[in-house]
Amino acid sequence: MVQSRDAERTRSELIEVATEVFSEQGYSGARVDEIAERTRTTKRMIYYYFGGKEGLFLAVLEAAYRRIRDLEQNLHAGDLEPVDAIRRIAELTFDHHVDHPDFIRLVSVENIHRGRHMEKVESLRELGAPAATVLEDVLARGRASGELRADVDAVDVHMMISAYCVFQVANSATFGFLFGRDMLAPDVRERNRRILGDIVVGWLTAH
Amino acid sequence: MVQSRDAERTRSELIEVATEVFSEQGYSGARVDEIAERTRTTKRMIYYYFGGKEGLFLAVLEAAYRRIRDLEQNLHAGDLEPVDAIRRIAELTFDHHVDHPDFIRLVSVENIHRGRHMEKVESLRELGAPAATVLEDVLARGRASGELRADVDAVDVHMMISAYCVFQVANSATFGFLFGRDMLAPDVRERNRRILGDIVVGWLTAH
DNA sequence: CAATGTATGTACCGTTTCGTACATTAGCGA
DNA sequence: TCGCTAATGTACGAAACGGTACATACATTG
Repeated sequence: MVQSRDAERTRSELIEVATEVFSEQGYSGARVDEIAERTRTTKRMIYYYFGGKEGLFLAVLEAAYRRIRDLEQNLHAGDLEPVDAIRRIAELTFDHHVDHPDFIRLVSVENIHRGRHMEKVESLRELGAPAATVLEDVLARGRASGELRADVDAVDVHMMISAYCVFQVANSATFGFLFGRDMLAPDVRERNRRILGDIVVGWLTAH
Repeated sequence: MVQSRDAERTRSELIEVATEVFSEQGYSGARVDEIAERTRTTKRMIYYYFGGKEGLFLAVLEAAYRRIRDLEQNLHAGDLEPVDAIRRIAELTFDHHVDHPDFIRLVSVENIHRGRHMEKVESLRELGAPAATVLEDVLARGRASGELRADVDAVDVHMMISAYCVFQVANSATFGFLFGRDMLAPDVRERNRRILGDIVVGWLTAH
């Protein structure tokens, strides 16, 4: 293979392809040879840059979470009324999840392994904070005005939203099989998006 | 090993242990040798009874879903008022999920593989029906009395409840790591159980 | 333009892992 | 009790798989 050298491109291409393969096959199911074959480089580079299969997976996890965090920080719902802000956060989170199925599936894989890998990645600590603080602000304003209930915190709300959104992607195969509803179909997706907004608003405004 | 022969016990012990191992390690991560070692029989029996690793996984899936369905049919919330019935269904589903983490993790594993295995198990078709019909009944009564909103169906409600419950178990590792909240701790669990009820009731009664 | 370290390619090794051939034993019916 | 079949155990093979030794080419710098 006659091609100019580009360390950064080799690295990022490996991570990109590995993200796909790990999210398609799981950690153990992913094959180092397959990942290498799908890139324009060779297996050797995986060991050169990442030390091995696990190191590559760690790098994949880190890259995925970093992308997520960057997007989360662009939520800025500070200029909306609390109720509208809540709905908007829910809907953006929803879009975000269904637009990044690889990431969600990666999280599933990591959970199968009980988070054993992510514990090793220092940069992933305290990554949850941003998402929580945005919600905390909105909840505080809503409580002050009496529009939102006071007996739940930001983590409660975030968990609920995450649960609904993650489910759309992570469990579409089994749920679709059992209930004959394809959650990836555009119309269903649009409907579920609105439903999520209704759920969160209905929940938080009921008191 | 000098022990009396018992085909049924061998079979069921293999399925029991395989359920654990597959849910702990995923499909590819599970080792047939490890499964065999954890039982009182040998690897040979996996091939004798199930034909191979995949056949064993299929049997595990089938057994797990059958157990679930049996439990679901004992919901009988027919004698409660619609709003109370909804809350009760949500709470029982919640208990059910957190009490059977192996099953939930197995479902995650199967979703990683896009439901490829469960499609091969004939007996898993039309297994979603029971859960849906119970909800349909309650929703119909609630709509008639005007207590419950009319723009959602049983599958919508079931999806929401499932999403929240599955998340408790399937994503506890990553969520706990990122937000420092251990969803398996008894007090958190009890709190989330109540919150789920609030969410569903708040949602369905808001209109 | 030489020299040096980074980056890459090739071929191979040792182990793991699924699967199987073959032997053997327990129990049931005749 | 004898034989036959279902059930079980043992040992091993072939391929897959993660990883590495070694050779080499590129590019940057002095």
